[in-house]
Amino acid sequence: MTGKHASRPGRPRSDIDGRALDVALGHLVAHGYTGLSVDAVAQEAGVAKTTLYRRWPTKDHLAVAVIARMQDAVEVPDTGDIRADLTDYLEQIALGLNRMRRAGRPDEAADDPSAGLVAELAVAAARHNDIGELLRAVFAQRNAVVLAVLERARQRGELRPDTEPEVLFDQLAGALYYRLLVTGQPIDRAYAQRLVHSALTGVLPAIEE
Amino acid sequence: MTGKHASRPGRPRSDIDGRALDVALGHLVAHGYTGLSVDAVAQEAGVAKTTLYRRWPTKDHLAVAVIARMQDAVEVPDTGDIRADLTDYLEQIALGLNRMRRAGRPDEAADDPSAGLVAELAVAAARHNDIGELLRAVFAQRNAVVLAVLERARQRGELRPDTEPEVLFDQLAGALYYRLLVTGQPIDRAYAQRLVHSALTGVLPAIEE
Amino acid sequence: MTGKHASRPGRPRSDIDGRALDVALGHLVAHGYTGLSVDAVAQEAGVAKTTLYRRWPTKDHLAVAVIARMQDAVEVPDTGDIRADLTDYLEQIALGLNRMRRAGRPDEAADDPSAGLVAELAVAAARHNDIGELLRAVFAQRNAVVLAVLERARQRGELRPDTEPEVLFDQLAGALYYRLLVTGQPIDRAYAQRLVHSALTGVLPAIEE
Amino acid sequence: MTGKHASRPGRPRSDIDGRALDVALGHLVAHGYTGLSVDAVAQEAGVAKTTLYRRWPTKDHLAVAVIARMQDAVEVPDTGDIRADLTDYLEQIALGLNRMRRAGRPDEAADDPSAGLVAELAVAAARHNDIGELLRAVFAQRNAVVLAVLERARQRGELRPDTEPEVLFDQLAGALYYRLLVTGQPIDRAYAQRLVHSALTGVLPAIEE
DNA sequence: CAATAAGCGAGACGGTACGTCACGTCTTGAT
DNA sequence: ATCAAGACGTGACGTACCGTCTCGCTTATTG
Repeated sequence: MTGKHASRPGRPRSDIDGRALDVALGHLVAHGYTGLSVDAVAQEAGVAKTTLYRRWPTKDHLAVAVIARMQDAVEVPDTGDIRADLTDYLEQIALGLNRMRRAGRPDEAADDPSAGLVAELAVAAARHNDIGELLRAVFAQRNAVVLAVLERARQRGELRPDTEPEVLFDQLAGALYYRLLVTGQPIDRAYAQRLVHSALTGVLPAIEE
Repeated sequence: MTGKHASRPGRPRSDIDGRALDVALGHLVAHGYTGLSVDAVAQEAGVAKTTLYRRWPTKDHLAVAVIARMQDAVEVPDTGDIRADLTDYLEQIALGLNRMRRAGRPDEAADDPSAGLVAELAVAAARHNDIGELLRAVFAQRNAVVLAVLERARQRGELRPDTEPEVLFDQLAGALYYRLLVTGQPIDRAYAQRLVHSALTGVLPAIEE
Repeated sequence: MTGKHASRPGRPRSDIDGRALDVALGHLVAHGYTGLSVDAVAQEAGVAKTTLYRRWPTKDHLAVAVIARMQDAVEVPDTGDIRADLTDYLEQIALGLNRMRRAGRPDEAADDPSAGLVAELAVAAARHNDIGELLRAVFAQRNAVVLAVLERARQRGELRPDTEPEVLFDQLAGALYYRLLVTGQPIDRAYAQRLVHSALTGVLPAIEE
Repeated sequence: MTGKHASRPGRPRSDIDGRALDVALGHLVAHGYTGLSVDAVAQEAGVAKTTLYRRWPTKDHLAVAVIARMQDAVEVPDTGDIRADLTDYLEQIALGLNRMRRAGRPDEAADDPSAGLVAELAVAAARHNDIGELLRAVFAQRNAVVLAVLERARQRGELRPDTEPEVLFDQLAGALYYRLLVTGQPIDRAYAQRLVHSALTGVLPAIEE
């Protein structure tokens, strides 16, 4: 019982994933989701299509894998200053989104404000239950950290006791996605600041009481 | 004032749009975006494929037309009670989104929380510039009314003078889309209320000043 | 009873044929038979498609009309020297065929030895009985003159009494078409001479008797 | 001498050609060239359209393949009696041509003297250079045998020394094609005999010298 | 001179087929 | 058991062109 897992019979899988995902990524950013063809990836990566399908049962799965790998760990700052922390965090997310926004757009449409890849991801999630579950799990995990930060801020009195961290975060993240997918307006640090300010402060007159 | 439009030469267009869009809508809700085939629509609507392509240069365009027609006029309440008005409005939007959420899901996935159609729309917008522009225009127009309502509320003192209506609205609408497309959580009246409350009131402790 | 035919009621046909045929001819020589589109001809000639179809019930009919008009009267020489006369006549035919051989070939295929138009004509004749009859009538009429010349030559002793003019002419004309359509070899005056020589003289040894 | 061909990698081609060509042949003779639809062939042969296009890049290519296969080996008799040999050979060719003459004609036009298929072949040759080359090669090869026979006849004195075999053969084969494609007259054994007689003997009076 | 009949331009429509693309499955032989 | 190679089925897409139709307008002949 030396090894971790009993070595199964037959030839072991070669280390192909890396090469394939690299090539796929290239196609994805160069020609967008539609322009990502499994045949092309196979040929360019010097890999048999069969092999690709053995690992990713679907083009969608492959694409998701590519993007998942692309998702570098976003650090959640927790300095005690909730306003600054949120702003920083949102800016990081915005950076990632903006990167995908530019993918697959022809040069002439370089300023195209839409965001194909993110939407394709949602589509893939809708097409395959497993992808949906996977993505939701990923997001849940990622968000859990932020929600914890918010919760701590609430407990130490930085946020009102009746604050619902989840709703608050929906407002913040949602605004980013809304701009990305629907209105197409820019999402940058300046916007993140305004957003955080509005969400934290609220918009009711101070003369409330 | 002889007439609004001089009758143009050539055979007038027959009233095909309605029938075609009806059929297309049926397919969309029954089998989802992928299951919408131009050939099938043509055949079922008793229309030549050529004719369809004469009006909608692409399957994407057809689908957008279907959904655009589906978008019944959402009324924007303006009673003077901004909290109630916003809640009502958001609920209406949520209703529309939920309707699309159920479209094209196989029965086994009836409870699938994802929302293919909306995402497909975003994808279509990313694929064809004209669709993107169209959609953004539609949304801009629809939102303009709400923004006006918010602006009035601000001017009559219901909202703080430094309120940015646009940001505020991003938070509200964005949250809905975020739940629909990303987290898959439900969007109903109860959520709309919590959302409006959080956004209006903010989350900072009242003892602030 | 003044005119040849009682003038019919309704607007008389305008003089469109010329323009239409001109345009069609242009397309035919420029892009070949397939490249001849009725829509294009209509538009370019500033004529309604309906009008075209009123005169030529089919694209085939139109094309035949074009080529028929192209067929300038070939004169049949009858000097008494049957060998020279035949050679001259064949050369004229060869000229016409060569002209059609070049039609619709892209430049790179300028030396393409095939002859689309002539074949298309035969195809059209096969598709529509009326075209077939028309073409055969035209050819019959044209050939009648040559056959008469041959017959006269036979009667005045220039050809053997048992000569069958029709068979003889088949050999001559047939050879040209065979080269044009099948082998693709050139047809020029030199060939016409060799051909006539062979057909007239025969190939059996003179020591025959 | 390990083997004629190293077994190439990949799934070997299934034996589809036969079935496809059979079906295509059926359509061709039943409904003519226009009535030959790739979709129909695919469906009837139980073959994917894609697969057909993988082998025959064009409907034209498919049709040519059908006819090429149909071209059963024509034997060239070489008994030493050039007159009889030629007659027999021409009759064989005539048989093949007559078979194609009947293809694709509606019953009412059963006696239609035209010959669509042959012409379509010529058209296909004009449309695609590769088909043209192929066909010319086929014909060249087939004719080479006859030309050799003629040459031998010349050398052994059955034909005059100055005989040009090629020109002679043009006259014979050409006459058949001419009748088939242009005049529409019958081509049978009787005609072959008259043809050969005329071509061999010539038509000049014997009193020539 | 009005009624009628046909010609015409413009363009929408139905229909049929073509050729293409990409996905995902399969069948080989070789490692 | 995996891999490379590549053929195959499937389904749809978008295109092209033909020939028919439906308008409104124009130009002739006829009563």
